[in-house]
Amino acid sequence: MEGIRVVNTLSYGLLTLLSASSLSGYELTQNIKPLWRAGHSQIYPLLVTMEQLGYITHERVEQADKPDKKIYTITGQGLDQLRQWVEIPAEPPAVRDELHFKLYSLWLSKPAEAKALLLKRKEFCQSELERYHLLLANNEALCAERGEARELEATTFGRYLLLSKRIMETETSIRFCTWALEQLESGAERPF
Amino acid sequence: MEGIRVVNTLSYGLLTLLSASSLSGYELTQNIKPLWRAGHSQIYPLLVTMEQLGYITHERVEQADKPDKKIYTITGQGLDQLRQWVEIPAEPPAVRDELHFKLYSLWLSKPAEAKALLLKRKEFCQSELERYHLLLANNEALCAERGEARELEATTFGRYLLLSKRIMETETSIRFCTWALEQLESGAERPF
DNA sequence: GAGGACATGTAACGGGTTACATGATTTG
DNA sequence: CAAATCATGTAACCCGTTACATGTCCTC
Repeated sequence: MEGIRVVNTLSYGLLTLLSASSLSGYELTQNIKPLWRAGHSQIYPLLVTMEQLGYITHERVEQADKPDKKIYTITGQGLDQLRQWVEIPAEPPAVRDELHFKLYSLWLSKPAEAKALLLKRKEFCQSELERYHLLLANNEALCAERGEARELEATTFGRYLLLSKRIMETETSIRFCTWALEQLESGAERPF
Repeated sequence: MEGIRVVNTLSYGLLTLLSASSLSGYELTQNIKPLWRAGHSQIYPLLVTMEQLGYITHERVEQADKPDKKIYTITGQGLDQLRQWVEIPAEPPAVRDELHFKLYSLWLSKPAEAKALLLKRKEFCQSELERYHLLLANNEALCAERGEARELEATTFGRYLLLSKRIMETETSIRFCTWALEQLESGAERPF
């Protein structure tokens, strides 16, 4: 029962981001988006708990142009926990996409509505793809900027792997939507 | 506030499966797996609620070779609800994959462990892919068996779309793992 | 001065996982 | 007779979403 897991998966996610650079709760909420869906109402209370456990510390930073913020920094203890966790095999992702049900019972809807459903998803994926490409470009700029520091290079590599994953996945979603839209009009080949 | 949503997403998922054929709670638990992650402890109580709402009915079926079961059937009211729901645009899927964090902080782990992490995921995806191909073959057999009935053809098409989606996605995951493993050994090209 | 981005929090509710609990039937 | 599959249910706890709540600072 007394597990390796200290708090929960999200807490390790926060440690992961903090292991690359110190960030505020607000910045964590923004930066975690491509990795994991989580709202600020989950993150702020979790940061308090993690600080009580000694995995992070915070420092209030006053800003002239914006409201004050709390910058969280990972501790040695937090880094140790994270190091142990990263080597444990990852759980398979939970399949949970509403579109699956809607595809399955697509025969119940009018052809125009079926088409709209797939187009909407395709457009969403296309905007996501753009965002990921921007993040990737940012990451490369950072990499070029201080290409000497060995550790920074390493975290840049992690971001590169992750963004590559998301880009490949999103491109596949777009390919699927395009193919499925074709299927709705003809009766044709399969994509594999 | 008085929404279109009657119970929750899972309940529409169950209606979706029941709109293709009547099934027991146990069978629903098995069949929903490629579409949505849900355990039997979510499904059994939900079926009771949905029956109270008049969307499904059940009939006890005695079996000689196996324990008795309750076969659930969708009602006209349930079909109406489902028809309304399928045309509402699908929510984007929630990104929630532990591997994202582990990739991001891969630099913290030993190279051998990093490799193991990706290999494990790759193997999982390969076994998933096999399962989907089997389901697809099953679906085609069903299709060939009674190729006359128009409605059955329609539900077969839905399953075909869905399985194609899962197959494309799983193949992409495998491609990613293969590519990432290569990256760990060299410093090379990106896959897009 | 209205709206938007930045910034941090709390509370209620519903969804989802794990564990507890039981029992029939078949196969090795 | 032990293990696996089929079959159905309940309960406790944790996780996640939505809504409530407040406030700064900048730009139009």
